[in-house]
Amino acid sequence: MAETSTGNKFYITTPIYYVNGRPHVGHSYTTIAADALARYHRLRGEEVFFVTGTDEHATKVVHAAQAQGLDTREFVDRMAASWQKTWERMHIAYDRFIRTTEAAHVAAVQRVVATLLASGDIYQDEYQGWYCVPCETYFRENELCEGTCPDCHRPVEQVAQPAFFFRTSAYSDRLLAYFEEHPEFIQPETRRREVIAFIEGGLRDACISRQHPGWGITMPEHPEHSVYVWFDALINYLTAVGYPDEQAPTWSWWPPDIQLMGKDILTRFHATIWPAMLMALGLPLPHRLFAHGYWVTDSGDKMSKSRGNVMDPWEVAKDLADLSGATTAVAVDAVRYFLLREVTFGLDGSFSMASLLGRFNADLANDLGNLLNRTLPLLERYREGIIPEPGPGAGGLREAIAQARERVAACLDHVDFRGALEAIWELLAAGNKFVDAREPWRLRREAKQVELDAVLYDLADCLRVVAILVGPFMPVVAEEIWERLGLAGVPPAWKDVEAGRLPAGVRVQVGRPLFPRVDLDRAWQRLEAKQEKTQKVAEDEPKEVAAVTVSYEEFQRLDLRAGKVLEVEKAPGSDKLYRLQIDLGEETPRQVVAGLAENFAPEDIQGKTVVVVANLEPATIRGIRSYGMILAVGEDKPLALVVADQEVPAGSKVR
RNA sequence: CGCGGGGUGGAGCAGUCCGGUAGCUCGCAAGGCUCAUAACCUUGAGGUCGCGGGUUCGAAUCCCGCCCCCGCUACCA
Repeated sequence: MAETSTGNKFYITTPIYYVNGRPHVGHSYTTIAADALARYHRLRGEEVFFVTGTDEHATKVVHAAQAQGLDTREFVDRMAASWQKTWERMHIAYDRFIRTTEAAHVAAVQRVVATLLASGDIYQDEYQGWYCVPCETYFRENELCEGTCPDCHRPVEQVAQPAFFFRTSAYSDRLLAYFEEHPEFIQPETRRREVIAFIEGGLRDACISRQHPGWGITMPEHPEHSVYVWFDALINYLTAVGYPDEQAPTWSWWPPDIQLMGKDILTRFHATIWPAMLMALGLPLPHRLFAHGYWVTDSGDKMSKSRGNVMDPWEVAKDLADLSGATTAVAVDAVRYFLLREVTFGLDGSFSMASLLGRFNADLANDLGNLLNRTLPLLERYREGIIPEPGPGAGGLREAIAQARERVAACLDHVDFRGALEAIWELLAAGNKFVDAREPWRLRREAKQVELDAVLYDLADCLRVVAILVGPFMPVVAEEIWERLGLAGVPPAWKDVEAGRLPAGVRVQVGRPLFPRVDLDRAWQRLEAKQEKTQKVAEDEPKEVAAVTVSYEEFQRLDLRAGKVLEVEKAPGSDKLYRLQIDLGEETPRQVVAGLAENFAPEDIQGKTVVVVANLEPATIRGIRSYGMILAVGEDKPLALVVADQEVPAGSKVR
């Protein structure tokens, strides 16, 4: 039987992920870390509630659905299912998958808003500033990027409209006092200091409504407004345990014992607005917020979609399985191991196939796999695969096992996955040393049967402990080792992390190596060949086409026209912007603002016949009205202008 | 004076808060063993801890100044 519950409960969350995106290393990292912690606490016999889910509101979701020709509802259903599929593949055992479009969540959000409206923590005012329609985000003047949305670089609108605000500013002092009293609340320590500095710099009240509802939760009593997605999203942690029904059996989980997230969403959201919201609601705060770091590529670049260098852990695992010959499930566990072992949780780390393969060979194949694969055949050959009685002299690894147990527990209590894994690997090293020191083959030759029994028993016993300890990180691997030791059907439990608890008489199975060593030279050849192939495919068909297609009708909605550039002048107060006057065959030239100044001299543009998006929504950029957009070529900087290669009348249609 | 992170043997990192012989993994070299996936075990080579100054009996660790790299803009955790 599993260890009796200590009566402790453990509520752990990840952020809910935005449905539009596809999962990559970052999301997986948070979720795998949460899963490992959840599994560890279950192993300790605690009642665990592990929640993850999807964030499904915002107008951008509607657009994404349209782009795929789907009903929004159908689109989010599909995307949520795809996230669930990913977690299944990555061996994530969550207890609750929450979606923000669930009726329960909508009700919870409306209850929060109504409560805070009544208490005055949410108030109506007028919002003045810049607004990016597609992003549904407000910006201050100094946040704009060349007068455009800093996120999507599309034009922003100046707006002054009624909106609802959450009185974050009123909570600055209480938040700071709380952080003071609860130094463990925000981790790691550097992040905590960052948050404190951020709050001491002054909090603004957060605008938590949007006027064009689209796809979102309606503000109670103000149906013309919807709740801003971030405010909506944070509440999921409450919804998941039954809020607002405080009689619900699940409500006893509240508050979370730990909430994991990437460092980018700690400061502004999870460590300020979120605790302030809870204070306003009069609810206990989570015990700990833990922000982890970013994964960068081995060349030091941050992984991002726009750079096209993101790693999908599932794809990585499949590659690893392919290169090594391990099963895909084992390869998934290896990726989990890598992510939690390679880098101290909380710091940034670099992800590369080279370091993954390095760890796979050095740690998994050579240390863990090898110990398993030298122990089992010894048992098979010398003892017909039956675990012998320990007998006198057994217990040679008792110390090492006890040490590993204490260190794993201590490290995981501090969310130090790396330290915990290092401790387990020290036990493995002790096991490998033990074989060399005790030389079972020599004992066999010299017919020292009792001593041989003791050594073989200790080795198998050590592996049994390793299987338990490694389970939170590599659940499939742990189960496989468990079964090979003949323990199928026996539930692993923390109390069995102790020397001498392996039952004698069970039958082991040798089996194929779990982690077949990767031949690095061959691996590189194959990876390079694969890369060339994908590059070729990418050249054959522009990559964006595969992702999102637009219908012909949608294309036709763009009014593209040829226009002759009459004037070019630097926009005052800007390094990057030109103000252009363009003849589109209309009564007066069009004024267009374009970010070309860093890469083109005025004379490069003057007199050219360029392509203009003539029906682009007008925008004011750095105080200058812009009535169109010029097409240019270039990933992030304009490298070349799109021009007509023949003389054409100004205003000619481009099609 | 924008903010933050970092500069430690060939590579990647720990140690820096609470000064006291510089540590880990990988790689490299030699040896051992033969149960094992050329894996495992032992030993070794390799560092004036970015630069300069200061405090101290003693500094990678504290103080001052300087240099260099990287984020903070990329709808991404």
